[in-house]
Parts: sequence; structure tokens; C-alpha cells
Amino acid sequence: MEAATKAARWQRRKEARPNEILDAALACFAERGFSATRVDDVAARAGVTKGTLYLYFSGKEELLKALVRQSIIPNIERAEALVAAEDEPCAVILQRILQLWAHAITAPQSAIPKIMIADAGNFPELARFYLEEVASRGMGVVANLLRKGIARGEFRPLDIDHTVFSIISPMLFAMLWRHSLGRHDKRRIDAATLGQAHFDLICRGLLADGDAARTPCLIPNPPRGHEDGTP
Amino acid sequence: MEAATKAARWQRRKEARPNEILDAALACFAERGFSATRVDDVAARAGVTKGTLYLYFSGKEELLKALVRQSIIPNIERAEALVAAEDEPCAVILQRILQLWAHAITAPQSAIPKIMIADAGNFPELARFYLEEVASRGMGVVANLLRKGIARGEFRPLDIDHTVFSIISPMLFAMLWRHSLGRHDKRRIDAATLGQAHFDLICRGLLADGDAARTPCLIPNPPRGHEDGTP
Amino acid sequence: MEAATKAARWQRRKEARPNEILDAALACFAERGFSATRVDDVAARAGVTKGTLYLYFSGKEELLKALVRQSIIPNIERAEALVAAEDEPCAVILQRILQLWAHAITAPQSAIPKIMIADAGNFPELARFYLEEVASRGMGVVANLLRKGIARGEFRPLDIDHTVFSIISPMLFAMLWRHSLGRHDKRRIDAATLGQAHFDLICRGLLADGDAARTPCLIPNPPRGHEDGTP
Amino acid sequence: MEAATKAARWQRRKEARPNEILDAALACFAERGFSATRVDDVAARAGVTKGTLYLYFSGKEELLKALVRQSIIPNIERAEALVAAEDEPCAVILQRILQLWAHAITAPQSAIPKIMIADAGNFPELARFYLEEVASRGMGVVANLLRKGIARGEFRPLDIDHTVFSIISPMLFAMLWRHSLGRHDKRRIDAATLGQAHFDLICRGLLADGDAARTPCLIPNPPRGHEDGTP
DNA sequence: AATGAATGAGGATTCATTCAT
DNA sequence: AATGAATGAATCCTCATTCAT
Repeated sequence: MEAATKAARWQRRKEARPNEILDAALACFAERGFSATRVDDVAARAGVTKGTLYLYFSGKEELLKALVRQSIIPNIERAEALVAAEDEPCAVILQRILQLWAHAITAPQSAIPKIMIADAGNFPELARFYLEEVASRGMGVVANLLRKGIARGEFRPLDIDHTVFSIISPMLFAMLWRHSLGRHDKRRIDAATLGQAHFDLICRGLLADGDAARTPCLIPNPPRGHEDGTP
Repeated sequence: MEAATKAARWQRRKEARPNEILDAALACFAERGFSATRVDDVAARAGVTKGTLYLYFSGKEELLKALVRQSIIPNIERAEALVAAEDEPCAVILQRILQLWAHAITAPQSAIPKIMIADAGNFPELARFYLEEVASRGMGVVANLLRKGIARGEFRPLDIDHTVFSIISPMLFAMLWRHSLGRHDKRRIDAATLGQAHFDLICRGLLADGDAARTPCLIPNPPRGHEDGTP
Repeated sequence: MEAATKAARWQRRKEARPNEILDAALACFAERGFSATRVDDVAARAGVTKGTLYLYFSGKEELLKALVRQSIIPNIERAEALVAAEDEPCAVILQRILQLWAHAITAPQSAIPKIMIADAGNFPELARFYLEEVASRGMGVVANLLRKGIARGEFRPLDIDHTVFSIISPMLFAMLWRHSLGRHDKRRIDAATLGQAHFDLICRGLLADGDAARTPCLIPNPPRGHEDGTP
Repeated sequence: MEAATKAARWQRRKEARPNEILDAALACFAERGFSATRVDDVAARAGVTKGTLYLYFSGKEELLKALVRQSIIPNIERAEALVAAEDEPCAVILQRILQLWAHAITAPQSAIPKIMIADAGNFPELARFYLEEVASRGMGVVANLLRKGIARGEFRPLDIDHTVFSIISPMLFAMLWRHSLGRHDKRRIDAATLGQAHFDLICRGLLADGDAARTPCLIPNPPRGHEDGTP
């Protein structure tokens, strides 16, 4: 038994380690925040020692960067692809993006925005990385969608920058809420319902007057088959 | 005589200390965040020494609690009063609230929501206090406004809870942004413009169809006379 | 008794601390080298805690810098003063310098050159500091003495740089020896005798032919009244 | 046949490994010092992995011991042979030794004295070994040369022990300098010139008065055919 | 014989908090 | 009431060494 334990700790599992460590890191960061998480905590949760962790990641910040790269950026790319697709009304595309986003709220990765907002001040390099690779890019997707809609005459002329903010905030805020105060709150926010309600609320404000009639015809079904991810 | 003056001055300081310290704490927390602020920083900024600070507050966490109590709740009360006032269309009241809120974004207190979201996990008691006294109550104000508007026939029938989220998120998120990633971003969000753009965007989604024509007639002027504060 | 102990640890002795800490640091560095000495060791030896040490010195390197400043540089200045004095034959000045140096070999500060040579590679900034403030300056003193002697016709024309090396090496090496291998050696090097023997050995090599006859007349007595210090 | 070749190659490597590793270790120690050199560095430089290194040497310290044994002692023996040769004036022998030594200063092995002085305190056993097998023996060589010269009437009667110190210090110190502070210094010490200048300086101090005239006639040429090594 | 993944002890520094003055 | 010297717990990262493969 003792021998088995000893053998187990020395098990070489080079392939599996990085993901195990990242999963552990995400869980720890989500629970206690980035600064408050000790590297030992992550290592212990991943079932390795500190030394092993440093074998795969050059430091605590790198852990977070890797998480962002692995779990957020793919979703941004997915959203970019959605916007690039020409064949649908922009309002429908927006609705799809909100649906994807609503779905992402339920995934563990939804903790990352909270982590970044909480600790950006103390880790400027991390902040810049996230700002450039995620925030700016994510807002850019929506901004492009708005521009496209306006150009096509589907949307009214809009104050792009501020409207982007209005569009994305509820989804982002739902993520933050879920991983902070929401943990102490009885009320549960249903992400899909929130996305739909939000879409309904802003739809008339977006659409050019002539298009407003079309609003009710939008896609009614939630997306299928996504395990995680932010649109 | 001199002694009397001295005593008086001491007395005055004794009463003034706590507020001086809290002001200093708020400024520090806003600048560097809660955990990155050292107790020395606060003490130095307040013009006292660490020892003195501990005479008035039992620790760093206590400073934060006091700040929340002192600087957030009054603003909630102000918003509650606005909603209670009967004499205006609900859309106008909403616009006023958003204007107040936009104004609050520029005040130092706007750092507090970010701090709460960042550190709620580490101070459960504080989190619950904030949730009950601030978050729930703040959302309740808007919920009541919506109910009132629906009852009066000014607003469509709405999914109250989720619509509240949609309404407040951009303002809250602007606060978070300003104190985290926004620091590293060239783009500056203009709070007043954001508030107006947001209002414009959601207005048609809120108003009952018959009322939609009235939208443009809403109050055009920013509020006066507020030094700070979150609605 | 316990109360006394407790009171003692909290004793405020701002004046005495820095020197106590420096003494402790010198002893530790001399014994185990700079890198191998832990800050705790120094603190414990000085009878304080780590935190207190950092109250007075900004870090381990600063400790060493302070030691150099306090105990080496004054001696360099003394030697510079000797050389600047016009009234004696240069050979006599040299002999005096060697006597001072010999005396310095017995002081605890004589460990510093060994510390610097041992750890210069790992602390480039420290190395540069010592090189500029001590080594170059110390060699400069002797170089100036040689130049003066040559100009006066007392010394032969010499390869200044390399002769400086020949002159100072035995004294420096005696210091290194005493704090490294010499600790394990039965033979004890008598610093004063070494200085004199060295002077006797190089004297004829330095003096211009006409002056050689004067050699035996040089000062016969060791210096008095110095507690420590390297000339 | 192929198998045989392979086996042979393995065999060859098996025998070559220890020296390859020691060469790598010496290069690393010379470059970065003993404690700053990581075992990985040595292994990588030797083209093996850490594990392999531990097959041949029980640890880092053992590497140093082996290096001392392998690279210093042969040079001492060379110097002993020089002194034992009867056929030349002692001053000439001394000059030869200094020339060999000057040559050794440029070799990687010249790092070892610095390492010993730096780390002797932490490895007492190694210190004693070095003291007996290298330092004492090296000083003994020069002492014997002096005794021989005095006995022959070539040298004055001298304080043997201290004069030995005077003679060897500049050469040793040049080694230390080169591997410590000298790295940060613009001035480059030319070992050959130093050796010659040192010899010139002490020559008149060594030679009996009648012999002084002979000084200029000493060997003028640097030695040939030595790749490395300390005399 | 060789590998290299895994280990874990070790140490400088920061900072909230205490308490003698 | 006010001070500020003193404390010591907390934590990231390095690297010599081990051992399953």
C-alpha cells in the first residue's frame, strides 16, 4: 500500500499534467482569486508538487495566461467566425452570439473575467495581455457586427462604442456575479433567459424602423453541442 | 488659554480622525485596489501613523466595511427617493437614475463595487452584508421602478429580474472597467454618454407601443450639485 | 522572567540596532560567505527578528554595502592622506601603508575582500560598487605613490599597473588566506612580519640605484592606536 | 558487426564520460562560479542529462573534488620537477616557475583557487584536502627553491615563509582577480607582463649582493608547448 | 547505461498587527 | 491619544537530488 502510494507520486504522466494543472488553477483562481491563490494550492489540487508545476509553467502569471489562451480565445474566434458569415441578418447573428455567451456563463471558464478584473491592477502585464487579446478583440467583434448592420441598413445609426458596452455588459456582468456575490445569493440567474431578455430589450433600439417588424421572427432555439466557452 | 485651545484642537481631531482615515482609505483603495493597499499607505495619506489607525479601526477589513456603510448606502437611498416620487413618467425617472449613476462612475466610491467583486470570496461576511444592503437593495429600486411603469401602462410587461440586470449592468460594468482594465486602455469611456446611449438603446424595448412616440421628449439636462455617490 | 523576556524583545533601541546588525552580518559573512548566509542568521545573531533587520536595511546586499562603506572606505581615505603628505620619502610612506595594512589584516573587517571575491560573480552590482569605491581607489593610492616616487627620482621608472599588483597582493592575499584556507592551517601568518618582509623584498626593486643605500634607515616601529581598518 | 561497432562506441563513451563531464564542470565553474553553476548546466554542456551525471559523480561537490585532483596536482608536480633540476641558477628557475604560472592564469583551471577560497568555509573536508595537496605543497616548492638558492649562496638569507608569500601572491591574486572583480574592470591584466614585472621587482631583493649584476641576463623567452595548467 | 519527470527543502522579502513608550 | 519600533507569518520560486522507466 505504501509502495503503491510511493509509486503513484512518481508516476510519469507528462501528457496529462498540463491540463490537470490548468484545471486545478482555474478552480483555485475562481474560488479565492488570483493573488490569494498560493501556488501550493494549485499544485496540491492537481495532485503534484510545486516543483512539478514549475516544470510545466514558468510561474503563476503564466498559468493564468495559459488559461486565457486555452479557454477564452477560441471562443472569441468562434464569435468572429459568426460575424464574418454573410448569410444572416445581423440581428440574428447578435442573437446567436448572445446565446453562445449565455451558454459560456455556465462553464467554469466564466470565472476568468472576474479574475482579470479583480487582479488587473496588480499585474499590469497580465492586464495588457488580456486587454489586447480578449477584451479589445471581443468588443471589436460586436463593434464590427454593429457596423455591418448599419452599413446594410438593418440597424439604425448608432454610437458604436457605447452601444457595444450596453450589449455585452449584462453577459459579462452575469459572469462576474456568478463568481462573486452571486455565490451568496439565493436568486439564480438563468443565463439563457437573461440573454433572451436582453436581446428582446435592446432589439427595438438597434433595428432601423422599417426592420422592427421582423423582430419576432428571430431564431427561437438555443444552441446545441457546446461544452463551454464564451462567444 | 493656550491649553484650552490645544485641548479643543485635540478634541476636534479626535472627532475628525475616522473620516480622515476613511477618506484616505477610499483614495488608496481606488488607486491600488484593496489588497495592494498597505495600511501604511492609508495612514500616511491620512496624516497619521499606523498605530493611530488601529485606534479607530480594528483592521484593514474593517476599513472597507466602514466605507461601504458610509459611502454607498446613502446613494441607494437617494435612488429610492427618486423612484418613490410620483410625479414623473417612469422612463424619465429611469433616465434620472442613469444620469446619477453615470455621475457616480467618476467618483472615488466607484471603486467599491470592483473591490467587492474581487474580494467577496475572501470575506464572506462582508459579501453578505454588501449583497443585502447594497446589491439587492439597488436592484430592488430598479425592479420597483419597472413594476411601477408596467402597472401604469407606461412599460410593456417585462421579465423584471432579467431586465433589471440588463439595465444596470452597463453602469456597473463601467465602474469595474474604470478601475481595472480600463486603466490600461487608451479608449476612455464617457460615463454620461454611455448612460444616454444605454437609455436610448433600451428605451423602445421598455416602453409600451403607444408610448414609444414620447421617447424623444425626455429630460435633456445632466443633474447638478452632486459631488459624488452611486445612485 | 517570562515577562522580562517579553519586554526585552520589544525593547526599542533604535540607536544601537544598525551597528549591532552590521556586526552580526560581518561575522556571518566572514564565517559562511555572503550567499550562504541567511538573513535569519544575521538577525538572530543581532538578537532581532528578520522584520527588524529590514527596518534598518533594505536587503542583504545593502548590508554588505554598508559594511564596505563603514569599514573599508575610511581606511582608503587614511591611505590617501598618507600619500598626499609631502614630507617623507615615498619608500617610507609605502612602508607606513604596508604597516597599516598589516594591522588591518587582524581586524574582523579583513573578511570583506574575501566576501567580495567569492560573491562578486553573483552580484554584479555589488561587484561594480566595490570595484569603483574600493579596489580601483585602493590601487590608485599605491599607483599615485609610485608616480610620485618616480617623479621625485626616488623610484626607478616602473611599470606602474603591474607593480601596484605586486605590492598589494601579499597583503590582500593574507586577508583572503586568513578567512579561508588559513582557518584549517596550523601555520599562522604574522601580518606585521609579512609586511616587513615584503617591504624588504621589493625595496631594492623599487628604489633608484642612488637611493638604495638609504633603505636600512626606514622607520622601524609599528603604528600605534589603530583599532582596526585597512590602510 | 554493426552491433560490435555500437558496443565499441558505447564502451568508448563509457570511458570518456567522466572526463567530458569534468571538462564541462570546469568550464561552468570558471564562467559562473561553483554555487551559481547548476548541475543541469554541467550536464547540458557535457551533452548528457542530469541522471547520467549522477551515475558518475555522487554530487556537485564531488565534481569539484575530482577537478582539483585532476587539474591542479599535475601542475604542482611539474613545478616540483623544475626545482629538482640542478643545472640552472635558482633565479632562473624562479623565473620559469613564474612564467608557467603566468601561463596558467589564462587557463580555465585558474578558476579553482577562487572557488576554493570562496567555498572553503562550506566544505571543510575539501578545504583540508586542498590545503594539504595543493596549497602547502605549492608553497613548499617555492620554499625549497629559496632554501636551495640560499644554500648555494645565490640568494640572501631570507625569511622563507613570508618571502614565499610575497612571491606567489601576485600570481595567485591575478587568478582570483580574473575570475571575480576583474570581470567588471576595463583594465586587463596581462599575466606574462605581470610575471615579468614581479620578477624584476623582487629580483634584487632576493639575490645576494654579488649576484645582483647578473639579473639582466636571465631567460628572455616565454615557455612553449603548454596548453594549460598551474605550475 | 541513460533518461528526465518528479520531488521538496530552502530563503529573501513584505506587511498586517502588536505594544512599550 | 498618539507613536513607530518590533514582530513573524506568509509565499514564490530554485535547484540538487531521486528513481521509475
